[in-house]
Amino acid sequence: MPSKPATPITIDAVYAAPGYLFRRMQQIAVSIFMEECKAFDLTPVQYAALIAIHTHPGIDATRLSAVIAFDRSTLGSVIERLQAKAYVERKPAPEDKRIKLLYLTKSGAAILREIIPAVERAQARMLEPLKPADRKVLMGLMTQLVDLNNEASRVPLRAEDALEHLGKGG
Amino acid sequence: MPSKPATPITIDAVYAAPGYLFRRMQQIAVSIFMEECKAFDLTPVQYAALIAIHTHPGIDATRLSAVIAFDRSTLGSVIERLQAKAYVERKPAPEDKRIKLLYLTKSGAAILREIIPAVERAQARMLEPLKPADRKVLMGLMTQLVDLNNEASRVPLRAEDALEHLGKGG
DNA sequence: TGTAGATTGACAGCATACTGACAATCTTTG
DNA sequence: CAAAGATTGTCAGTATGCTGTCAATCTACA
Repeated sequence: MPSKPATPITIDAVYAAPGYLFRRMQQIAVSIFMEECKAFDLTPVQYAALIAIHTHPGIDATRLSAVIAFDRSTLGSVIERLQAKAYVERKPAPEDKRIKLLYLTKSGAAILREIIPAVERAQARMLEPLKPADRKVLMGLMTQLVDLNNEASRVPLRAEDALEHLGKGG
Repeated sequence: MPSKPATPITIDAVYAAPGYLFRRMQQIAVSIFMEECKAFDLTPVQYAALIAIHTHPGIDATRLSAVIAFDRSTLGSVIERLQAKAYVERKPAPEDKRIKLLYLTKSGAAILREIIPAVERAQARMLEPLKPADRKVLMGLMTQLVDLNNEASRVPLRAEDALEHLGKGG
């Protein structure tokens, strides 16, 4: 009497696997975001970076990567592109020659204000096929799961506590 | 009396957004997969491709991309890497000179058998932090959502019906 | 003080993902 | 049969994401 039936090597097993569903949903989410925001030429990641810099002006790249759970290596090129679009400025930190501080430019702050409605539409569209009650349940479980699995990724989210030494914490 | 409060431009709004949660969870899922399967040097995507080829021997690249909802452009390099590892063979189709048919090699079939337990462990670990009942609810909602949003991505999933003309369908 | 260790940003290299284009080839239709 | 149109695989280009390395710099400790 086998306690676990052997998984058949079938594509249907893949369709039901959590990893597959998460990958697929991410794909769909990015696609919807890009569609709603195509007038702004901003990717989801660039948007998150702008928001984070807006929330924490003068943050450095390493801390930014912790705040949006984003790989430090990749973040360099993301910032470069935001800089090329003149949405972000980098200033050397006076007390630490290694660090470059990040600030939104005026057009960076402006595009952030303008893109918000499109982002809202995108976020709403992702969940639209579900009944309102189910949307809440799904978001609740996803929030839990992401939080409880935080340490499993290379770049765990370190939201506020990563910024304490900046002296901005409320 | 405003019907919708304006969303504040804050990083906390990002943390609660579906798009962010899906991206984050995907990151975590890949990380867990790679950790459990590091002995096998296979990525999640390469694994899915192997399974699909196993299920549909003699499939071509375009149909494969439909079966795993995977971009056709990207798939080329994925297959190349699987070929380099000698897990996959490509044979020209006799009746259509454009098409190259895909088959698993013996070592491809072998690694598939061997990696299954590691993949199962990975899939289980992704949901482990949740209570068993919640896991079912989450998977149910994700399955629904991915299915109902199928057309929203560039490469909608076309599982079996994409393969009818191959004469393998049940 | 001096140096070992940590941090920061940059880079090289690999692997998804997407857009758009292209030649070769097949199919449809006049 | 010939031309128009569709399909297939491939490529160039851009943008995440990851591992690992490195020099410059800062910190902590002997």
